[in-house]
Amino acid sequence: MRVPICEVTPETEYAEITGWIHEIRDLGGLTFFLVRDRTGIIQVTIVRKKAPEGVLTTIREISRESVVRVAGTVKAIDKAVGGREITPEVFEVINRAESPLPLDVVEKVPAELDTRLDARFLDVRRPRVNAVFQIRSTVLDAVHDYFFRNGFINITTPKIVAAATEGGTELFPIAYFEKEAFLNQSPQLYKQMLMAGGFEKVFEIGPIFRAEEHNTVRHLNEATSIDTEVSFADHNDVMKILEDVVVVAYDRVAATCDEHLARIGIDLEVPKSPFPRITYTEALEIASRGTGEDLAFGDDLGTVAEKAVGREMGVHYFIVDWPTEIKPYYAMPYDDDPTICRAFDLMHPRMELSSGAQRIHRHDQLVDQIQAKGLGVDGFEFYLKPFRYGMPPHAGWGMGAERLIMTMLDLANIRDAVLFPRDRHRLTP
RNA sequence: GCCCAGGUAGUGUAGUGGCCCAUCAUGUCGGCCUGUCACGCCGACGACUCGGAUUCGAAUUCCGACCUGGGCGCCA
Repeated sequence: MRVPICEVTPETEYAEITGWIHEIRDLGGLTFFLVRDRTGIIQVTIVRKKAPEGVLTTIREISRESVVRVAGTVKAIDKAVGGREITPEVFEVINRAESPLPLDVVEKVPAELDTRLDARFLDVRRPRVNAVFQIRSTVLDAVHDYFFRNGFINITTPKIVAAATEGGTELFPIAYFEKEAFLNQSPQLYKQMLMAGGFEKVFEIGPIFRAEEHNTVRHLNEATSIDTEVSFADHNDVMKILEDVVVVAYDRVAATCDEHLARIGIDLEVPKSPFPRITYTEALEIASRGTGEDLAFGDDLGTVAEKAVGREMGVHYFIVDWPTEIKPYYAMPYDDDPTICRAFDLMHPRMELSSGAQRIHRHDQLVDQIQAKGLGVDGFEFYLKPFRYGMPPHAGWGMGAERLIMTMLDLANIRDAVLFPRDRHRLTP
């Protein structure tokens, strides 16, 4: 019976393990193999003079990263990793790995991101890389858990859509039988339709597609969005949910991922809620001071400005009260000052993580806003219809899961936070 | 989309006109080695993205192509 390597302790008498050959150290009469599985690494020691003939035959043909099965007695040895080692009675090569390897799993020699992504299956064998995806899994689990505990319905909405409804970013066109279709950039409109559907609290964690030709360390053409929408809520209500979600994710990782964090070398600090809130106008002032640029109301906060504000804030923070003209048509303007709206961005000092808003729920006002943005109402009928038959007030947001993980783990490149990134140039693997 | 930088053994690098039939590390293969843990030591193997041009001479300069990284815009 195979046991996970982490369950083999110095007290274990006999164990059978399977895994990959991590390292080989051949001292002549004595050979050490490090065998790695999902759970850890163990040393397998062979004394040439004492080992069974079958074992000696096997080890001659072994290569790094081959898949092996080892069974034998376990001894407590201070000098070995984890304080124990196996002396094999059985040593079987289940599947031999070719050599040379496309990259060094032991990380003696670094590999460039491009090389790593080309051989991602090998790259994720590296304990450090593996830890990132263990943590990613934990983050998404914690987020799911939060939503379920708070009465949200888990929805999935179409990724193939008929028209470019949201404006703004470019969409990927695809062939859909005899029709033209697109990959959806956001579940936004569908979340809103489900507010008209009476679901009240929904969330979706799924892919979004953006056909922008950007080439940066913080953009992907296929990303994972954590999305939510809540009826009878305003922007303040959903900002509270958003900061709770971020804190819950950090909390869970801090509580359950010690080992993975240690492998990455991160001393995780859980952000404290409530996060500070500054208005767009205040952000402009801080940015102007920090960069020397003269920013005016209505200007977008560029990367340089965003970083300057991030440096000043030093923690997660919200930017609220955005100019209506630079936010999407569905953001609700304030009644007393329609030049600003109930939209917000959640910022990490390094970059934007999320944006959201209270939405316009009145049909005629929405049509006005769509037209004010210079968009045609034509393709919007399927979206506008629900607003005529009892649409409740509602608010929501979408957060980039990769950005959350990237900033949490201080990863240099967002591609490190996805298994198989899709960017301007990469379509395989 | 605009701008900048870069492509050298399987991997990561040095080399900016002759000192380079190319450096170092890791790897692979062979040899020695009974407690390694980046094992050590000896030996070998393995590379200048492609095409054109300049030059007595090009990894090195120029042009084009292809590929890659990054910045900006925009965004999550």
